[in-house]
Amino acid sequence: MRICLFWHRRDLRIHDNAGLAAALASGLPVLPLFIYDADILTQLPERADARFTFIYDQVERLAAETAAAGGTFLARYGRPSEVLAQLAQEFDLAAVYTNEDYEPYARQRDAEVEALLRTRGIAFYRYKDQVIFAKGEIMTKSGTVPKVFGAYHKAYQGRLTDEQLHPYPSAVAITAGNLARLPSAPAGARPTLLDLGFERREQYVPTNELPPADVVRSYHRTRDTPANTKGTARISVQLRFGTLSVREVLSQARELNPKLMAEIIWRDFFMMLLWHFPNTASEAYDPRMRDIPYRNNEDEFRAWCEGRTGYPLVDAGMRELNATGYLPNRVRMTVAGFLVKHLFIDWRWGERYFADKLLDYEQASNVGNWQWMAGTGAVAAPWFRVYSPQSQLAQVDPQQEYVKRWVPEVGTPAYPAPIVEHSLGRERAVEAIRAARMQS
DNA sequence: GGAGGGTTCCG
DNA sequence: GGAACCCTC
Repeated sequence: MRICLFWHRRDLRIHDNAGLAAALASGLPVLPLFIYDADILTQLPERADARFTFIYDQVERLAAETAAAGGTFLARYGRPSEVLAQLAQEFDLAAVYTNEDYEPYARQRDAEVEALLRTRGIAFYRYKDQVIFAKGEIMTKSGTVPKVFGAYHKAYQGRLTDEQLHPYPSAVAITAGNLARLPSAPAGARPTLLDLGFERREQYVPTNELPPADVVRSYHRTRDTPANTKGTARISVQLRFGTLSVREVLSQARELNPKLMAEIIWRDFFMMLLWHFPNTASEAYDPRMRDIPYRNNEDEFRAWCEGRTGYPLVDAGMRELNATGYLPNRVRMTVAGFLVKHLFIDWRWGERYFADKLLDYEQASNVGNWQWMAGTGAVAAPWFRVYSPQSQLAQVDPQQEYVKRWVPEVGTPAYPAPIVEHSLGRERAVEAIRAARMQS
């Protein structure tokens, strides 16, 4: 039987899924697929990995929904191009459908897959799904890549239509009529978490529903009060893995809160920048900032990682991150600014640490925001601007409710003295960056 | 080519 | 107000 594959990657949902809707409308029976990517999984340091547990659970949920509709969901382990080569032997494949991904690794992976499928005469169709505007769709009036958010944001709003936010045809629901059904074993068998070499670890389990309206309305207030754990939107993990679609999230934000809407537009903006400048995943966008003589002191880096800097808001944030895989907006800025300015450590060290720890880690947004904070990016805070961890604390946690939750020994002799004095750290970084910029 | 402006600031 | 530069039009 001639069939097509739909390959889920960071779109772990059935509803409002551009590529899946196209596959279902193709007229061929659709076999949905997830590949546990060996290239990625072998790099994970821990067997008990909360992010992987989340992904695994979502894949199993998709499999259950597919089975309930009368079809089979395929899950395989391996290098994607090798898994697809194998599937091309097992099945009579007309096409592989998927949604486009803009990260450097994903682009290379997909180019490899495309080349492989071409040699076998199998079509490879990629759809825009994880953003509203991709790649070169929004440019400046002179045709250059936008590097100022305000201008991008304005053009984006001007281009946004209701149609773009409509879900992909829910009329093409999955049914036994458009799905492929396999005998349950061996082809249809899925690896378990243990088969894949992992143990369960649940840190934070998000719902797959949009947040309540009142929560969205107060987004811009709750994001500045890290002590609040209830009543925050918490949609970052869902956007990262596509258990919610960006269209439904943006539709809701457009109606209820322009500040949240702007954050979703930042996400498109950073994915657009990473697509145009893939090198910025691993080096400063600004060439003058590539040879900054960072201090890169490993003991201080470890103190930052473990929340032992002597700055309560920094330490509370890092301890929350280590314990839960989450960090509130405002505290992300504080810990990041402290690493790149006060400790004067290469932003890539911090970016790497966030990649290991954040459940909602998303490369484009993280690289973009770290470079913004370090003053190295296409879009960057003024390089001489240094956030003060004390005044941030006074602004966002004046009663020290958040700080005491994560750093109970704060204010006692057990709590360490500041690892670096604020004005010393500030001047040290500003002077070093100034010197480096003057030379080039 | 000049003017205006720039995610969330600090002291 | 400072310190200060590049993007955009």
